[in-house]
Amino acid sequence: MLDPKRVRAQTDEIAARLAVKGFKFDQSTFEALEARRRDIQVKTEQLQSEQNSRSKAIGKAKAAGEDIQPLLQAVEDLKQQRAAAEDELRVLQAELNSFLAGLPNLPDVTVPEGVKEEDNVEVRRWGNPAAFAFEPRDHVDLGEGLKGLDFETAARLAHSRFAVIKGPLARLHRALAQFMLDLHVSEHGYTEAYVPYLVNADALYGTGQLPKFEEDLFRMDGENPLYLIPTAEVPATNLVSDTILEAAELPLQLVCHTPCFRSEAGSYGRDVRGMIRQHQFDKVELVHIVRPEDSEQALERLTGHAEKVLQLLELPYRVVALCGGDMGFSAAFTYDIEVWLPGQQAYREISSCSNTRDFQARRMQARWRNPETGKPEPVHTLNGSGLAVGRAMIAVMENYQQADGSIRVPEVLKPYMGGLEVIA
RNA sequence: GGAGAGGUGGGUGAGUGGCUGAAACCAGUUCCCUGCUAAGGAACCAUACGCAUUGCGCGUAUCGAGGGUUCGAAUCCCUCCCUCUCCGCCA
Repeated sequence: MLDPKRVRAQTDEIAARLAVKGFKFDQSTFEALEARRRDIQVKTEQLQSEQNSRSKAIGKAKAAGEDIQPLLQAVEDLKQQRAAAEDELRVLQAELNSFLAGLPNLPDVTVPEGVKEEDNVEVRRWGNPAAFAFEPRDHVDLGEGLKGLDFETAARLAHSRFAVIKGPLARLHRALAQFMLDLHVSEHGYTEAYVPYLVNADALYGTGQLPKFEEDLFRMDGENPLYLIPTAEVPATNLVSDTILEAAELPLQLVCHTPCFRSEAGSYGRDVRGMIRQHQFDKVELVHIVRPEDSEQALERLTGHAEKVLQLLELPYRVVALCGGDMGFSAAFTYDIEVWLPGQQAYREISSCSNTRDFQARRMQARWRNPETGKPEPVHTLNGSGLAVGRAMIAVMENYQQADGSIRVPEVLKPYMGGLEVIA
């Protein structure tokens, strides 16, 4: 949520900034709504005030033993006016609220302009794609050859876009998650958290998935429905919702390993082969809760933590700054980390690290007490994958493959694989 | 699943229809006194929103959530959510 006061005071600037994200801010609708809201609110509060004082007068008169009948009659009409004004105000505020809740976060001034993936700006590269003496296979061929990846069975059990992983590959998958968790906890100072995989609508509103992106989620039936988390960002960030943190408690660095569930509505036909894009995948998620002045630097650190995983796995990658049109709803600035996939001869997203500034904090009422003002103010929240486990496994398979279809185990994963050197 | 108890400000905890946005205590902040690994005294100390704005300010809402009764609700009624205790079941 953008600061409503700011939207009001700097409407032109807000509209211009949102345009960078390809969002058309309906200025005239907003201004009309806002003008009406102001009128009705003032009117309503006057009526409330009037009735409050009359009610107090009635109380006093009654205590003094006076006849209150005339006073009761005089307030009758006022009561109805007040109720009508309150109803009108409630409707207007709901409208205004949903208007504001539908506005994406402002992109930072440094966000590259552009509308699609090709407009993203490469920031740096690490490592060199290996030259293979043979035609490198993709993870599907490799996995099926090793009898470790099975998409047909998964489709029989569930649906398309699911996978069954078996044997040493399943262990590799687990090893990757464990390795990432250990790295972030032991070397990067994160607090590990185990969190619910089902969350309510409030939590999803807080991080920005609702109300606009419900079709991307799996919802459980019920009067107060729960949703499967699309990312641990949702429960992990909401750990501080409706909370006022002391300055000394910040920064918080949280790491969660969870499955993630996405309906992938609207991505029919994209990445249908293999386990690049699944309805269910595991991810190790990094979340920072920081003081506002620290968030810019925190994004660099968080991104570095995710990169460290790839460096230790010796997987070539590049970091890109997302252009306005490619950025998410809640983000003010996003780095994507793309790992090299020999099977596709392309860099593919394996992590997305965003600074949402106070956008999520405002929605979820996550605040800290600023010692300088003594007042509760929104914290800044950041999140990033560190990393997507399924895609990391794909990257290991494809980059560590050998001519015979076997896969070498990366050095850092050997302890997690019981010393296994090669998956064959 | 069955039975019961309860949800009030950072914490403990009063408050069953009328200056109660809320006593008291603890924690916290500032000041005074005192001079010594301490104690005592005073003041301040919820959040959001609106209007006004040089400054002091004024108003509205909020006592788990939502409805209802009433001139007036933390207080009465209804629904829901959550927590705790006992029993059952269960990993």
